[in-house]
Amino acid sequence: MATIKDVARLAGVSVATVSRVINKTDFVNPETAGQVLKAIEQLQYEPNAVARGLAGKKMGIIALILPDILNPFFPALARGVEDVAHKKGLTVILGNSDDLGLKESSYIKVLKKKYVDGFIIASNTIREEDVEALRKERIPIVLLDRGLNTASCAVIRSNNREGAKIGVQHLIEQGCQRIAHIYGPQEFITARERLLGYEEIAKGLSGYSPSLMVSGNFDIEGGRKAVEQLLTRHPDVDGIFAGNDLMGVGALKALHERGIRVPEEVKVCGFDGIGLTEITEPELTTVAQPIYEMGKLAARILLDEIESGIRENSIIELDVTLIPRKSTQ
Amino acid sequence: MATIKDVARLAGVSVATVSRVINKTDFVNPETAGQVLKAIEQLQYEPNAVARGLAGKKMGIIALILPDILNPFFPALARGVEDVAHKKGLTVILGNSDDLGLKESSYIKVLKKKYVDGFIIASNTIREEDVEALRKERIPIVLLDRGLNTASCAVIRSNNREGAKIGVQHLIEQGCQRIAHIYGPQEFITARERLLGYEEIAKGLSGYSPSLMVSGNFDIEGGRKAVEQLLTRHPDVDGIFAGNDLMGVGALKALHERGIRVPEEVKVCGFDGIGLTEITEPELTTVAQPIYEMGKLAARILLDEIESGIRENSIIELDVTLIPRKSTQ
DNA sequence: CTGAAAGCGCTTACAG
DNA sequence: CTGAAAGCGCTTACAG
Repeated sequence: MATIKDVARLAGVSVATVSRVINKTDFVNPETAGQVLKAIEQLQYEPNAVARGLAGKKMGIIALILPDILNPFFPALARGVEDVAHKKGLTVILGNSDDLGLKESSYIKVLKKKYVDGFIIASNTIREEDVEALRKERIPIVLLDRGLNTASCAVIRSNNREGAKIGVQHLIEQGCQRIAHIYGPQEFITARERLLGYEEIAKGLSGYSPSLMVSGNFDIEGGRKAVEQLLTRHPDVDGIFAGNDLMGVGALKALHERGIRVPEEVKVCGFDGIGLTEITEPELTTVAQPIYEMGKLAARILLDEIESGIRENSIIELDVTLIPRKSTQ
Repeated sequence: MATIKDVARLAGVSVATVSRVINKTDFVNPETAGQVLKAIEQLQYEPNAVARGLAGKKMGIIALILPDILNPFFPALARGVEDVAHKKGLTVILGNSDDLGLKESSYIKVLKKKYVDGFIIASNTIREEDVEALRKERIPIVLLDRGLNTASCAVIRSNNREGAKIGVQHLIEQGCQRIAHIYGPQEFITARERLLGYEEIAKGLSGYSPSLMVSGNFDIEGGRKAVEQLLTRHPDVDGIFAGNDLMGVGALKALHERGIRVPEEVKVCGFDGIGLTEITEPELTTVAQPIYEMGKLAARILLDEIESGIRENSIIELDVTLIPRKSTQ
């Protein structure tokens, strides 16, 4: 492969000049520039990204750390990030943290050494200290779903509480009176917010009882178990608002197994809007987050910060959308 | 951040010596080594991966290029790759090619400039020329699903033809006589092989007809449309072998819409073994590939080649497993 | 067993 | 408008 030296030699200029025309970082006499361009063309020269990275401390890489790409919520997010990164000529490194603070920290450490341009972290367990450290080193970072009190970096999330209210409200409109909620792990801010939204609306219902709230661990199996538990406590439940789609799917399964018809006897609404909701029988009504868009937005904000060097501290809360389907009507 | 110079100074040795103890690349007097280690500890020194990359032409990065992480087949593959890479201290860059040869080539070009250690390419459209070029530059590469005649690099794939035979055989054992096949795009070797496997078995059936084979484009919508087409041609079909799970799901949907009961009237079997198959109603019987394992294996072989420098040309064909579920029994 | 020095391929003040 | 040179932070022959 040709190097910048080869180009310089062929064009009869210094490497500095070649660098200037490549990066458009300084004015170069148009004629000289022409020579250089011709030499580049002729040698099929492509700048070496690693040498560039070493000199400039940026490798043109975005680090995307998320809990688990196997969780069907994340592929769309990753795709969103990758699409905008790719358009800008950047590349993305993917790390699965399994929501383990330790693993996250270890990724951050490794990736800083690789001079990634910035981090996008979709995590419920990211440590404040890690974020602070990144900030201090002026490495751009945007967080997904996190960053409550600490507005020390850009945060993107959906309006989870509002979404929960919309979901519960929808169940009420469909005629439900005894509406249960399957909630996710309460150490996750998203799960907490959705539970709060549920409570806010459900509390006003005549059939309300705190024991209508059951924990479900954000996965299919958890949703299934939650429903079993729920049915022994409240056989008369007629609506279930699941804290995410996976638990909604689990709920559907449990109800089906017991021969309880959805939506006739019990209506079910999920949260997230992942693809799975379209293949259950009946299809699952859900409060959809704009997942792909969130990924794109995160990448855009990060790229802005990388380019401008201007710190971004805003918290952006995206709107969710109710997608009514067979499971509630 | 401390550099190798700082360590050298503090330990009272040259940078070469520090480099030697870090990389265990040469014998170093144990006492000297001790000093160095102490200095490293004291300064919390971590070698700069980019400088290392520039000097050694390897960034400790695996490039994983796949069609689309949104396709539920690929997250497990990616996770497998990432898990073994992470264990070895490597990091993985993810690229979505959308099965576009052009996009693949562009990724390869960009990533070569970033000195990735090797490529894992899960693609149906990868160009021979790209593979050859990589081989010539001695950049390790392992392919998934591809590499028929050209055994010029390691290839990992499932035994697709055998799998198809197993699936069809299963349908026969469950009492099906008129078994249809929904096939994927025939430019994909996997789709071709599965079709061949189907034919091999189905041809022997008394109710066999070539018009029982319908094209389905490897997605849900394609599967659905294929079934509609199929039912007008062959209302008496009693078994459907779908070329992948997504089309199997589509088939289930189409049958459900028409009020045709599965498995009573028609039995359906998919291929791949993705998670979706467990949430349909009824759950979908499928011929499962060991997807996660394929990812791990691909990464292991690639890492071996990276470490040893020894070219790997073997074609590894993994066994598939029938997972019988409600949709066929 | 260890050091001095060149090299990896760029970028970027500093001069002119 | 352009060049010489230092610097980014390592690795690796080459000597000794």
